Amino acid sequence: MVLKLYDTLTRPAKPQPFRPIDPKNVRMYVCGPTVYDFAHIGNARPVIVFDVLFRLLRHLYGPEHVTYVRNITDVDDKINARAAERGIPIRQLTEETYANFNADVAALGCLPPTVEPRATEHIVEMKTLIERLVTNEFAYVAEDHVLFNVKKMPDYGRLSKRSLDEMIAGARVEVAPYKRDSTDFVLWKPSKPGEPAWPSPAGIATPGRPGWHIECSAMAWKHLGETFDIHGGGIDLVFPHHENEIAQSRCVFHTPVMANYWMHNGFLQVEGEKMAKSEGNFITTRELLAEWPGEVLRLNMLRTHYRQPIDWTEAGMRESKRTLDHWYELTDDVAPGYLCADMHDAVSDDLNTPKALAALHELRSEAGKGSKGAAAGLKASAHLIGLLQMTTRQWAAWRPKSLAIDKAHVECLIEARNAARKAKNFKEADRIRDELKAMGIELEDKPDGTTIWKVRR
RNA sequence: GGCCACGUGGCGGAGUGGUUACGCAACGGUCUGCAAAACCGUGUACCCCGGUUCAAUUCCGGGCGUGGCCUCCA
Repeated sequence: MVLKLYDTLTRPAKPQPFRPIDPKNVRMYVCGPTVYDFAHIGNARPVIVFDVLFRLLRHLYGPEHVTYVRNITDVDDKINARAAERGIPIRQLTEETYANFNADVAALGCLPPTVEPRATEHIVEMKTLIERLVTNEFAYVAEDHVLFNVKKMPDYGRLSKRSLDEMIAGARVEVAPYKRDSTDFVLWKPSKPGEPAWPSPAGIATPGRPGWHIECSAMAWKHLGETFDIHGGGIDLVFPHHENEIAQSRCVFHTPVMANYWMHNGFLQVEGEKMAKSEGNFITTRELLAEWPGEVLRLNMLRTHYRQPIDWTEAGMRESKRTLDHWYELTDDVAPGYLCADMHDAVSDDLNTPKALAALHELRSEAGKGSKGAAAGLKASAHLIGLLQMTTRQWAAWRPKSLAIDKAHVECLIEARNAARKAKNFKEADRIRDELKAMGIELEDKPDGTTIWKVRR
């Protein structure tokens, strides 16, 4: 089956066949993190989803024929505020946060993007775009700001399906006095002393810094060109961020589109509630990674189609863990075999990972009945979406950080129990089993006489 | 207030104008000193109200519910 993708811009009834501009260089841009704090589990969703797409594109077009750009936003008012709050230099905050982000996404089994550009290293490109927008009268200077004049773009609002009239009517925010129209957005703004600042474009004397949207237009242009294939991100970015990116890029380059496929992942809730610091259910990826292997998070994310809303629950994590336990057990010492066609077709159908997982369950079932080919297929097929990347031994050895288990003590108890079993003192053997169970440890007596243990969740 | 999504069995979650999704849990069985794991087998569904149709969970309209955006939040 050919790859089909759903495009937010055209909103087709069904996902449409993907046709790259250049099959020798398939180009994808995904909005990356603003580096001011640990990534939460909602931030992890697009990272995982688009990693699956990246892997699939590499599979279809060849690893050297796919360029995946995921930016790092390291200039932003939230960053300034947080650095001030913590009393550390901005650069220290962004470097530290970036390092944490990198460690987290690696633990989630995500491949590094081809390019990870930083906003602060693309100020020149941003200024070039801004100058051109001013020259072409899509943007204007007012009180040391450069603003994009939305009225100059007739089809502004197409991505988010909003008309200018609606936006003006529904506006709830006080309009800055220097804006010509309430919907105009900032390309460049003046910096106060102490804020990050660069020499301003468009003849503005006061040093300033870029607005939020222009960085993505600049970095996409620099690394992917004027138009490219896929642009992705969370659904909350549709408006205003992506709408404004489109406006900037298309008006600068006079192109009918910025990207041919706009892909947006759905939102995430936690235990049926929206995730918010005020709700007290704000979960960072880092916290979860202390309690679960990264692949459990990854599988848990992929059990729901990327465009659907997802409810993140502890119960779901347990189920995902259990599934992987089983898969790992069946693929011990198995070399990857053939990619299952159902798997390939499901992932190719707008990343239908839940359906793909059903294909893996099918292989699991066959492998459980003793089929070596199915076990090899299970491994190869799981690899396509970045699962089963550890050895079974590594998987079995994984322990949550919070679990302070005295391994030697456990082994000692198991030995005592086996001695009791040998002496047919089953009462004592069961007492030890219960003792370990109370510690959260479950025993499994293997047919060959050995006993293994695992942590119950 | 405006715009946009989503609502499937106990739970998670695909899909479809008429035919078993799948997984977890549950229950029964095999195995086991007892368990666990594994394997075999079994059950329950499409938010509400209209409409279109021979036929709707699937299409259309309305309602209710949940969520997102309209405030530089994935």
